[in-house]
Amino acid sequence: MTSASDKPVVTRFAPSPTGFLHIGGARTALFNWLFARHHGGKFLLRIEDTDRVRSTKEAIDAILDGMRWLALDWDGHEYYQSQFWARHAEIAHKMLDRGQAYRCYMTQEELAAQREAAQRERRPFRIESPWRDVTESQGDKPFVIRLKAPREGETVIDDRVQGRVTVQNSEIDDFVLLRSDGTPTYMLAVVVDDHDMGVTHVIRGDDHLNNAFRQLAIIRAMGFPEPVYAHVPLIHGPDGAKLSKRHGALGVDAYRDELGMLPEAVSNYLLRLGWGHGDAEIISRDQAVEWFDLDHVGKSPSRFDFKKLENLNGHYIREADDARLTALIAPKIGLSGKQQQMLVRAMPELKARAHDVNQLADGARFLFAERPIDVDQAAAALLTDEARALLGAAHQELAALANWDAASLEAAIREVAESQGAKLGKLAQPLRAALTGRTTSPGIFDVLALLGRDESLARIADQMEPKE
RNA sequence: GGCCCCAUCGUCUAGCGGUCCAGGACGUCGCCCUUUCACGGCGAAAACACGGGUUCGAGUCCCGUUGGGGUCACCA
Repeated sequence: MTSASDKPVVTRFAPSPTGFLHIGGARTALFNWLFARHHGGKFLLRIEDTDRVRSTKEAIDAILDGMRWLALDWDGHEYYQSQFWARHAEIAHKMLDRGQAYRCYMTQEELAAQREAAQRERRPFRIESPWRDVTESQGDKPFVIRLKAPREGETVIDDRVQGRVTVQNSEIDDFVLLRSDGTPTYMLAVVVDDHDMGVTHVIRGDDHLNNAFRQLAIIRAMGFPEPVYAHVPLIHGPDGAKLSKRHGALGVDAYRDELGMLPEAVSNYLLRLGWGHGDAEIISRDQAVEWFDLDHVGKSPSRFDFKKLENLNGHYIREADDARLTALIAPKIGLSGKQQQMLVRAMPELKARAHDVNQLADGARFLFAERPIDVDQAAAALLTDEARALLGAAHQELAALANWDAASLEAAIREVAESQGAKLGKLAQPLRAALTGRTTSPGIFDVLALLGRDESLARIADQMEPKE
């Protein structure tokens, strides 16, 4: 057998740098990474910058940045496909010499004419080059090198995810290996690079399944060892259509910067999208490495569910270290070092209420608001004359309080409420409005403790007189 | 349209012929906890697309129908 499955595992992620690292690519990278780590193999990164026009430095940086954020470390340096053009051309010419490829001198016009004819006669278009069996060079005329694809028989791929897939060889056309400018096409470059890099397992999007048959034709022509293929179903939007910009097909940087997601949440979500392990939902990276396999990757596309991601993110925020979360939101609301210390102390109360980092920042704002603080409409409605009277009583009691800690504060506030013949809520809600400017916040005693005596008393006093 | 693939609650999934009147999670709806909002706890509604086979027995195997997706470049 030429099967590569008994050799040390080598996987790769091969994005084309024409944009950010999108969420589907991130999952492909994750699966490759997980598979390699699970088997103690190598995970390589190759930038497919064959398309010089569309490839940009910014896109490359965005991809590397995204992978680092998701903690998908690759082994060795990253490879750049454009560096291997000479090698690609060498292989193309080798195939030419062996009669497995040919120089095709067809013009764009001739090609278009064939395509139109096929359309007119309502039959599938497949290139029919008159040069397929011509071996002599035609001098200076521009040409491309095409694969002389087999026309008889069939090709079978034992895909680790999709199962046994068979295609008639007559379906495979004489696609271009080397362009007229001497650069390789994707189809050639992938095969040569994967071979040269020793890739044993090709794990990628299902949209490449059809390509696998074309690539296999090159591999067999060259006598390269055949990699194990695993074509993972694509991620669809909530409406079932291919994930697009208006869905969640944002770059992972947007999940971090705009949506306020934690990398472990994104990673966990992506892992569970298309793969499962019994009832497990919350899966650590270590656990994932131990459990991950290709056998449990589903065969059908899955829809992106933002609600579930958000829920997972809330879970990981609650688990996250307070100092780390503080560092994450401090720049968003511009905090001094001292304020950050306060934020760290408030974090346990704050993080239980947030599903993303933006909500976390938003929930923290009241702590650092300048007096007199803004009171939103719903909170202002709470500050009735009756409520102000209660606030006055509370202010008096609190001003005389010896110890400013949550327990003492609770006892004091309860006492005030009782002496005024009011339920706790009657006092707590106006107090919340005065202290935070909102109707929802962390526990009121914690808020008092966090804000401190002076600030708390001042904020209460600010609301004791009616506003005009 | 040709070729290829797919099909369990709204969504992600468990299930690899009998232990499934189908389990978990998100979401939804109730209840509890409670000063608010969350968190947490408890509970409910909710699925094997349809039709044929195979088998003592099918969500699990086969075929078809329907539906969905992918792909058909000198792009990757």
